[in-house]
Order: sequence, then structure tokens, then C-alpha cells
Amino acid sequence: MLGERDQLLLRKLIELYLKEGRPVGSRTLSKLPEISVSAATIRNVMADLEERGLIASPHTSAGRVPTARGLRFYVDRFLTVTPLEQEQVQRLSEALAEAGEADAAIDRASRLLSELSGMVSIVRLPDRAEERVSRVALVPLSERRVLVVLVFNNQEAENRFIELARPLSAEQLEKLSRFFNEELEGLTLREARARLVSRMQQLHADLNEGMRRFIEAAEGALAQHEQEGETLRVTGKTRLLQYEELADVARLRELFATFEQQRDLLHVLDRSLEADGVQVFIGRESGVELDDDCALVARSWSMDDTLVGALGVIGPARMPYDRVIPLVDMTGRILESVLKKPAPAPLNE
Amino acid sequence: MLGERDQLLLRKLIELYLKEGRPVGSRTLSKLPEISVSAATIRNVMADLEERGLIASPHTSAGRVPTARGLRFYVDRFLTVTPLEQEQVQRLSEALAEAGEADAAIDRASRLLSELSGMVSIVRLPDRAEERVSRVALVPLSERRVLVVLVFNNQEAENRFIELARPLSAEQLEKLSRFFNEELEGLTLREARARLVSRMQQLHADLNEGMRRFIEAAEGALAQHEQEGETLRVTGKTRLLQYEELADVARLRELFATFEQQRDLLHVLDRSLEADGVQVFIGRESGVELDDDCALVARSWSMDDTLVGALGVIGPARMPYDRVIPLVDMTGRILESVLKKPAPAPLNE
DNA sequence: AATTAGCACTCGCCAGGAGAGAGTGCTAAC
DNA sequence: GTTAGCACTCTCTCCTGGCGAGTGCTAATT
Repeated sequence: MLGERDQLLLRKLIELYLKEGRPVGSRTLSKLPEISVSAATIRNVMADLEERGLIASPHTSAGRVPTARGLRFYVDRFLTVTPLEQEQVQRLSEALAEAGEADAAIDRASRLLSELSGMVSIVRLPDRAEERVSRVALVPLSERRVLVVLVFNNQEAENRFIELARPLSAEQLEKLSRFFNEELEGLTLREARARLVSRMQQLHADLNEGMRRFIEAAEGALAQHEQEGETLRVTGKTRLLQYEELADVARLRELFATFEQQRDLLHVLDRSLEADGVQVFIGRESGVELDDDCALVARSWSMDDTLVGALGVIGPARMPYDRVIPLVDMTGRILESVLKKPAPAPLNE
Repeated sequence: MLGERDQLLLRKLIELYLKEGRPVGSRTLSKLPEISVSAATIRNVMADLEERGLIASPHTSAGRVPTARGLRFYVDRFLTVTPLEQEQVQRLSEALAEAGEADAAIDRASRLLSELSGMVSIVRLPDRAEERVSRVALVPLSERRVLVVLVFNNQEAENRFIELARPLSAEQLEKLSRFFNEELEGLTLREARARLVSRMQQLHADLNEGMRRFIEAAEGALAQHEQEGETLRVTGKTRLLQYEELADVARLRELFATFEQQRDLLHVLDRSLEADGVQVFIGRESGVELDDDCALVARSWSMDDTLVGALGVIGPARMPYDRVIPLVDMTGRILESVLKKPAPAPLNE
């Protein structure tokens, strides 16, 4: 395939390009201590590499730049990752562990991922509608107002307020509470709604007006979340402004438009769901309408041993892969461990 | 001060500028049907207006552009607002009414404000630490896991999970529940924590180990929110990319940096807290490190008759004030009405 | 046969200059 | 007080001619 020397040259070229961000010329390369051939020879090699589609020249007299394919090759063959600094690992673990709920943990993860990478982070959120209700609590607030607390997997809770047309007695509430817990436990929100509707019809005669109304209202409240349907969180868009290679308003606008779209992004993330470990998508190969000099580093994450989503960062194709890859990996790992089942850690000894 | 004709000219000049975004020349103005004097006369008037600091010319041969002061004058004296389209009002009301909790309503408000204005929206969030606990509910999830639900003002609820070192009996939980409700009702989170600490010491002897631990854990859980301290929500930053007058990466970067800072922004918003109705800050007059061709339209909003925050939009100084002002106003109004006390609307009929 | 030095060539970038277009300020006439 | 006229200024665009960087090819070298 590719000779030893050719590989070395490609490698050095890419490393230089990643560092400096400018096209690399044959003379520059020839001056490197690792390289003992002359500029002319390098030019010949470069011509070959260009033919293979690994590098390209922006114009006749501008040195060479790695193509998406070249970078891909580099990442697959040459890259050695730099282990994450202990300090960063520390920071991630603490921040995510502190967050009480899964939502909060995911939120922090995306923020930190963006901050530590200096790029945009994307996280595919688990679909709440798919999670299973483990407990329902009714908290009377006033004569006509009741708080419904939905607990999912014993890990997360959501609140819904219900306004009553007429007051309910404590016993009635008690009865309703038992009813909800018996009926809804283990169901997803979607199923729960359906169940309520069907039970209402069955039990119609046994229920009094007030309780029926309450169940109706509860059924409406369950629907609340379904619409929101935010399945992708994109954090830190504005960080992209700092990269010179993207410093062009028209291009940025396009990029941001892609983020809004979400569909494409989700699609790529889904592809990384199947694979193990960290995936790197460079340029258009991702299938996204991403600029050719953008890249996506992603990793899937699971909750309770089922895949639920993926997370990653998007930035310029010219990014420090050796640092970004372990960062994404570690964030995924930590997030997983935090979300694993009700935290088994006892609070005080 | 300013003659009738001079005012008309200033006004027309600004309207044209707002519409076209380019410097306005004397010839262009003279062609307007409302204006019957010649270009030469207009030039004389313009010289006066320039002397007063109301307009300026970017360079010798480029027509005039209103200064921040000129715009200010325009907004104060000439502006007639266009009432909001019924459809938009509808959309706002519905979206905000649907959101169950205050948090969600505020979230939607900021999103809509940004979307409908096409600019950045900023909302100063009420400080959760200042809100008063109206109810505490303990929901046992498993032997060693309890969900604590904190209800504020009967309108919002937050959840905290607590891990127990050893199981508590149902009676103990019942007792704790009563204890929390009696002790904490009407207190802010900060006060609640303090109270828990002091009561712990007083009652030390009367409590058994498990309950003491639980109270300790609860006290820790209360602290969770205090750190987050996000007091300002900025939504839709990337919309600014579409404005030509800001289409410059360096400038955008600065702007975004200002948004991150928050301190300055909060300061300006606070100024609008004191005033009634919608406030307009143009350019640097806001005191923010805002570009001179940015403006802020803001309005304070209250909850239960106490001022809690402000909301508004930031965009190019050349914005359609006649539409933006009523939009900000209406959003504030609707948000207020939605957050007013537990919604009195009965659910069915 | 592989490597290298040499050299003509190409292209982007920048400075300088010319011409067009827009708008002004001033002056003199109305 | 208003207006027409005109010289002037300034930006913008297009063109031009170096310059520097880097290439591809060829012929000489090892």
C-alpha cells in the first residue's frame, strides 16, 4: 500500500497541519529532524498522496492540507491518545455525581463537555416517554389543587399540578393514590395514558364524579411531556466563533442551521449507537450536511445496560483528536456510572 | 428647540434608515412625497441635526445615519407602536398557559420572545432561593430511598432524592413529614436549612439515629440548588448572525462574551425594574459594554405583585421598535398573568 | 533506479491607481 | 429663506504589476 516513508511524511504533514492550521509545504517538511530526504523527494511523495486522495492543495502554490480521508487515515493508524488529566476526570466525576437527577447530570455533562473541549457538545437525550413509572404520589396542596409526582425508575421525578373542579376528601385521594400506583406502575407515560382511558370506561359506574374528573385531568397532565420532544441537546454553539477556519458568518449560519435541524445529527449519532467505543466522523462522511472541515467525535451511552443515547462534540476537523477522544469517552463513562441504577452509595458511612 | 420641518426630516430619515439599513442621503429624502423642500435645503437641515448629535455620517459621501441619541429621540417622540397581531398574542398565551410550572413557562417565554422577535431574548429568573416553601412531601421509593418534594408557593415543585443509611419505618416517615411541614412552611430554602440545623441541636436527644441522619441528609439536599445560581437566561444568540450590521466574527464574539458575563446585563435589567412599562436602551447608553449599534428593549415582570425580574430582547439598534416594544410588553403581561397565584381556572366547565 | 538540485511556472496576496457613483458643502442666484 | 449648480470628497470596484511561496518537471547525481 503505502510505503514506510510515505506514511511518515503523511503523518508529519498532518501533525503539522493540526498544530499550525496552515497548508504544509515540502520545504517545511524537509526541515523536520525526523525527515532526511530533500524537498524534491517529498514533492514526489506528495503527488502520490494527493493522487490517493489523502491530501490536497487549496491552490497551486499553497502546500498541502489533509483531506477528510487523510485525517481519517491518520486517526485510524497513527493517533495515540493522551490520557485525560486527572484533574479533569475529577472535575467531571464530581460535577456529575453532585447532580441529583438524571436530567441535571446530563445537563452538566453537556456543559462540561463543551467547556473542556472548547467546541459544541451534543447529547441525545433518553426519551422520557419510554421510561417506566415506578411510583405515583398525590400531594394535596389546597382544597382544589393537587400535585402529582411521577417517579421514573426510582431515579427521576416529574411534577404536574392539577386543578380540581371540586374538592376531594382525604380518603378519596388515598383511594386514587392506590389506584394510580396499582394501575400505572411499570408503564411508560404513553401506556399509562392509554391505561387510564380504558380503566375509566370500565370503572365508570364505580367512580364518583369528582374522582372521574380527577383521573381525566391526570390523563391530560400525563400528555404534557410528550409534545416537548426535545431529543437532542446542543450546547456551546458560540464557541465555534473562535476557530479561524470557520470564521465566516455565512458558514457559521449554515452550521447553526444544521444544529437546529437535528434530524441529520440524530441520524449520525444513531450510527454511533451501534458501534462500541468512540467514533470519529470527519467531514461529509458523517452523512450530515456538515462542512467538510468539521468533525464529530461521538460515543454512545447506556443506562441500566440499555443503550439510550449518544454524546459527543462537533468542531473543526482540525481538532486535537488525541485529547478530544479520551474526553468524550470519559464523559460517557462517568455519565453511565452516575446514571446506573439508584446510586448504591450510602450517604454517611 | 427643533423646528417642525427639522423634526419631520429627522423622522423620515430614521424611518428610512430603519427600513433600508443604509445611510440616507439628501436627494433620497427630497423625493419623498411628504417632503417638499429641495435636497439642498435638506442638506442644511442635516448639518444642524448633525451638530446636535442626532445623526452622523459614516464618511463624507455616504448620507446620514441616526446616532444612538437620534434613535432615542425617535423612540421617545415619534414612535407609534403597531399592536401585536392577534395570532401572536394567541400563540403566546396558549404556549405559556400550557406550561405547567413557572420554570417551564419562563422557558417558553424566552424561546418565543426570541423566535418572534428574531433576536436574542434575555430573562432574569426569579431567585429560587428566595421563594417560600409551602409544602414538603416525603415519598418512600424503596427501603432506603426517599423522594423529597419541595413545593413553593403551591406553584412549583422540586425533587430531591435521599439515600438512607438504614431503613425508616412508615411511622417514622410520617413523623418526619409532619416535622418538615411544621418547621419549614413559609421559609425560603436558605432559612429552611438554617432552621433544620438549629432544630437538630435542640431536639438531639429526642431523635433516634435514623431520623437524625435523615434530617442531615435533607439539609444537604436543600443546599443543592443554591450553587447553580443561574439568574439570567439568554436565548437565541445565534439569531444575531443574520443581521448584516453585526455580520463580523470579531464583533459577534465580543457580543457573546458580553452575554456570558451577565453582570452588566443584570445591571441594566435592574434599572428597568424600577421603571414602569417597556424601557428602551440604545447603544452604550445602557451602560453595558454593548456595541453602539445594539439596543435592548426590556420590561420588568412581577409575580404575586412583587417584582421578581425582567425580560427583554437584544438586537441591532436598527430594529423594528414599533413591533418589538409591544411584543416585549405583551410577553411580560402574559407571563405575569400565567404566574399569578395558582391558576384559578377550573379544568372542566 | 532512486534521489536531488535547479528552474520555470502558477497562484494568492497586496499595494497602487483609475473611474464610477453617491453625497456633501459652499456659493451665488432667486 | 430656499434653491440650483458645481467642485470636492470619499468609498467601492476593477485592474495591474510585483512578491513570495510552493509546485512540477527535467536533467544531473549517487
